[in-house]
Amino acid sequence: MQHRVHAVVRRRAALHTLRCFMSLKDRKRFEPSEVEPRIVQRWLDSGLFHPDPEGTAQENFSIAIPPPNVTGALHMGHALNGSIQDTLIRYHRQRGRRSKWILGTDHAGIATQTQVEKRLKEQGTSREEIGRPAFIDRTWEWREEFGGTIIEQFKRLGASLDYEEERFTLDERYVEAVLKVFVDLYNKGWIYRDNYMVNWDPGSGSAISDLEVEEREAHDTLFHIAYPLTDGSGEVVVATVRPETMLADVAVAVHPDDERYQHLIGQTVTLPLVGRELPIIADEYVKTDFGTGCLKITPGHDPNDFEIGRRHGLPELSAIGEDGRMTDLVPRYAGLTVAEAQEAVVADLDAEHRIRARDPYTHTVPFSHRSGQRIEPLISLQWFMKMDELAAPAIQVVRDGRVRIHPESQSRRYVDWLENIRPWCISRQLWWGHQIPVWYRGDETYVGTEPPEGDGWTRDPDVLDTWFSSALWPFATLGWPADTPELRAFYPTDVLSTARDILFLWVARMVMMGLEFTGEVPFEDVYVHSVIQAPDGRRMSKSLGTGIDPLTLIDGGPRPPVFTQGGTFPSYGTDGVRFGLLAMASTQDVRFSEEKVAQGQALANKLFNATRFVLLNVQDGAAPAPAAGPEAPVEDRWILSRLASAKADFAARIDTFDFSKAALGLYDFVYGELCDWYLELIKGREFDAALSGHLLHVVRETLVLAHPVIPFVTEELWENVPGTEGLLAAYVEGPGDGPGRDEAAERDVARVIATVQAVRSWRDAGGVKPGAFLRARLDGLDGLEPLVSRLARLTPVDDGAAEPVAVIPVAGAEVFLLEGVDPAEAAAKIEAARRTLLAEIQRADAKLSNPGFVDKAPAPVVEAERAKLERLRAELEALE
RNA sequence: GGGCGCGUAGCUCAGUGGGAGAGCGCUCGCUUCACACGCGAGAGGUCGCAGGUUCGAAACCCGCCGCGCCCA
Repeated sequence: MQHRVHAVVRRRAALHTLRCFMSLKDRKRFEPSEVEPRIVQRWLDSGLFHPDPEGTAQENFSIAIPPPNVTGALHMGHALNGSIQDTLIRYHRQRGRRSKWILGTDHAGIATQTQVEKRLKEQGTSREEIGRPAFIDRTWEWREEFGGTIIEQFKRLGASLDYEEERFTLDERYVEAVLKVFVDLYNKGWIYRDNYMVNWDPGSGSAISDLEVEEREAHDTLFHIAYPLTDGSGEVVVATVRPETMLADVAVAVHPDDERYQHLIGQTVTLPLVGRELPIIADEYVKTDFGTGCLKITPGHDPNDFEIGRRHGLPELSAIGEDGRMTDLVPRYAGLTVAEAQEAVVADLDAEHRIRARDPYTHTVPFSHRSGQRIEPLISLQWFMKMDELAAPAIQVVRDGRVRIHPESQSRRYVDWLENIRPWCISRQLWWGHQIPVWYRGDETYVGTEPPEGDGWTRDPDVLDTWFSSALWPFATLGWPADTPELRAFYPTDVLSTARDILFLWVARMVMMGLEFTGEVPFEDVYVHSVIQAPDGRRMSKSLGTGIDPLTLIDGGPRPPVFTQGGTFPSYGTDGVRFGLLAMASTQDVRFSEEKVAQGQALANKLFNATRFVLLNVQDGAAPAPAAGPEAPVEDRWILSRLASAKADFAARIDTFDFSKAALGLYDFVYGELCDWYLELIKGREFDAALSGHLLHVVRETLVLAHPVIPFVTEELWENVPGTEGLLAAYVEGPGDGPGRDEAAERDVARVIATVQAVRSWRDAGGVKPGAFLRARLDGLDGLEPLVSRLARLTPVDDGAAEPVAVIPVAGAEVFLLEGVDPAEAAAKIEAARRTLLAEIQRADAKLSNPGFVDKAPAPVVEAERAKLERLRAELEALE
């Protein structure tokens, strides 16, 4: 396999080189749009992204992508998480680990069904009209039409996903896994059917789980309603924002310690409009300072009342049905919508003079995360999953570090949530999804992965919560429950990268299911990445119009309205966007920064040109070979040392999921060391065989280093660097490649840099033309004079008698400028420098004469301070 | 109501006990033989406010002000 792949790659590469190499010298800029499509194609053709299922999960590296909604489109979150995961995958592939990034999409029950229903409505029909089988067909068609979009977009991102094995949560084998899990948990008694309070979403006509509910602020009227005591001795006043639910009231509750009402406990009131007699009960839940301190109890339509009702054994009545209309509990209101009923109830109460007050009231109420409609809490017959037994081991694996959550702070949220977990409502009144494998016939119930024998059975019409199937993602995608080679090679996976908002919804559930069904944690590291907000600090969202399309950043196009400056994005290219997003990655939310994307684009272009410079100058036939040994030029040893340092830093940052520093560190190396200094330092040298080989080596290593972050430009350049073979994406680093740090070279070149910067500053202050060479005497540079004089544009002279116009003391050396600076100007600058030095000396002196500091500060700190003082004094002396 | 986090240069963010940093923006200079998406030199900050701990605080502790998120 490996052989075949390489052969194919080599053939293509050869063809490609012919086409492109000639033109590289004329390409002053890296043009992503021209380069990216063919590079993606080469990667895909190579088969590199589809590793054979060999070896063990310990040796291999794998990540399961959080499955995007099948009909979704790439948004900023996908692009960020895609960049993160691809960087990890490419990095570990370079380390020689067989790496698989598992690809697939989610059927996304409610979201997809809603879209298809919307289309049906446009066509003048509905799902009810065409029936369930036809609706399912239409939804599959919809998936055929739009399902490929996001996959293609991931390709554009350079994501090295295994496109050859694309999974879907409704694939036949995946469905088998889902049904098996349901049946197994049912047989364990952990899945059960019950009448229970659920979050009813009128928008989707289905129950939804607690996690799919969001609280929003609402402005309502708080009605104070008088309920007369049955014995006629008075009344109690209850406060409610939902007077229509009073029709299902079963009690009035007061706090047991509330002295105002203690005498009433045990008495009854008569429910207005209905005439039912309601007991007055005592419950600690009631807040004495809210409203009148009397609470109407409606177990059928309020979660808290439901709990109170169960505590007190109260009946559960339903005034509102699943259709969002009033039931015939009170026939007068039957069939009205909730809003109509509220109006009617209030009018009727008014007629009876029962309303004592109306106050404006602002509070938070539940809304459906999916449909955006206000949740109607009601009691419904649903399937639930018991979570306690599943949660305990999932807490344990995080506590004992078998699953590590990054950043650490998120572990606590995870544990807290699992410790307080409640039963999970898993049935949904939808058609698109995994239909619950339960059949009924009369009083009989059958649960199984295959339909029951015999006639007269009807299947439960509900489907499972989408997250039920997602919870199996890391192993069901690899063929579980069958014992497949894929499962053996890639499960458990290594990293799960995701945003904070689905830590409970998805991550915790995968851990629970993974432990229960495979006996192993589904991944070892969970990276919880930042959420990128719009530039104005608001959430990025389509409905707010604050979204930014990653592809518009890549290709260029009009800036969305959140950018107040308007105009258009330039084409930043995929490398720029990937770099920018990684640079924005953090442990907390960040605002989108176009500057970071631009920085990435600049880096790609810089690397392109640096490589071009090298290729334009090296000897023909040169092959990469580092200049080794102490006799090699100091700058050559220096760049190898800096390269080793950059590699070590990059590795450490990837290993600790610090993507921002990994990316920015790369930038600093390429700009701040390779280009600003090293390439400038060698410009005066002859490009002989040794230097050519060395340069090719440095370029090659830099491309390897940068590849996981900016894969396109590095792949493009790799192909043009002599001595490279095959794809950079397939390149595996040998163990301990290259030399390590060289302290002496680092020290020497640091002196060169400091000296050059000091001289440049003087030149600039003196108004010297940048191109002009100034005569100067250099002292104490220990053989580094040629490097300094070239970069600082000095002509060294040996004339000890010449009177300098300025003396620049720096880094233990002195530069005597013999011309170029006006003596008055020089005097002023020297005076300024003197003052700065004196101030610093004073500071250090004060510190060292403070007994507290000398006695209590650690010895190395005191020592460093002494050395500093000495250095400063020497510089001052040189100045005078 | 409970919890978590944030406030550092004009903007976006690093910096978690020992001389305030980066990118962008800004100023000045430069067609220096890879790159003007470039190069060089600069300006710019009582590190939200007020106490405390310490020889020493942007960092640690307490309080306040402002902002965000999660849970109930």
